[in-house]
Amino acid sequence: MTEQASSGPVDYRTIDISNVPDCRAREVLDLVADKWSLSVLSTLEAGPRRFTELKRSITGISQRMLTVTLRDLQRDGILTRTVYAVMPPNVSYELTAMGRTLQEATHPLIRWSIAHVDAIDGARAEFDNQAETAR
Amino acid sequence: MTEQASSGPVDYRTIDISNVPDCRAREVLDLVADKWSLSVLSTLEAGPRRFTELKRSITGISQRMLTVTLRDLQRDGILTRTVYAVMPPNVSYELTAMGRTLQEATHPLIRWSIAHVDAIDGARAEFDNQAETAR
DNA sequence: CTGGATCCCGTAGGATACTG
DNA sequence: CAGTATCCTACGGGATCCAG
Repeated sequence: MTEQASSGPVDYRTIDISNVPDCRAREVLDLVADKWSLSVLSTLEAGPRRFTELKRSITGISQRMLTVTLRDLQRDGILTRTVYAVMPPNVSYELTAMGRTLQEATHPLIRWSIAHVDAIDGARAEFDNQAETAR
Repeated sequence: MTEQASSGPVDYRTIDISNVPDCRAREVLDLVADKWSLSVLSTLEAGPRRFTELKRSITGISQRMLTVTLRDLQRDGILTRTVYAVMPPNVSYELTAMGRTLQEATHPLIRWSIAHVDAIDGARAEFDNQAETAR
């Protein structure tokens, strides 16, 4: 890591977000806004995993998307990629310190999601129902 | 609102997320994973806003995408849409109770984003740099 | 086992013009 | 003012085959 990669621990609880409607926030939220990043983060929460383990853990992900997602997260400093020069190849992925803080920051949203799945299903059904009767 | 839209307050801090790698979590995360929802939520945090106010507040959003985003959030029960039958038309958007809880659940992620923008920029620069020198 | 290279498709989303 | 209606493009992402 070079100089600016991390200028010491940041107490981000003190940062004022009242005047940050979108710009930077969205930009970085895209980190986890794609289809698979959250699943990868969630799977790596328990510790390092190798490629095939991730592939098996994350239902429905294609090899290509796992590769792409892992490379993006590595590029952003969220996880590390360690290659063991053995046969057959063994590559291990592990969250960085920053990756773990990101993982923790996603917890409230994930909890919210799980807690409100039914309410959202209901709201959607009601909305679609009213839209139909109005027709 | 009918019965199941909200089955009472849920203490989602008590929900176990250890074994929820992706499925439902991602599904609901898509609520805010699109390009503009977070900006709308953030803008409505301060109180009700009308269409044009939102349009002006959110830099770069098109009329179409504002309309689409608002309708989706309304459908999911995140905000309400109130039409005042006057000339010229006046339509007001406001977060629901559930919308406010969602808004709060996004705070940690937004704070994280703002706090780590520089670190991520650095990590990307370093990654791209090494990829180039390796070439 | 861990990917890279291609091909292909659906859809998010921008630009523009029109309407009650 | 608050949208709808089209058109069009870029890109996310799946399937498949190949390679070290």
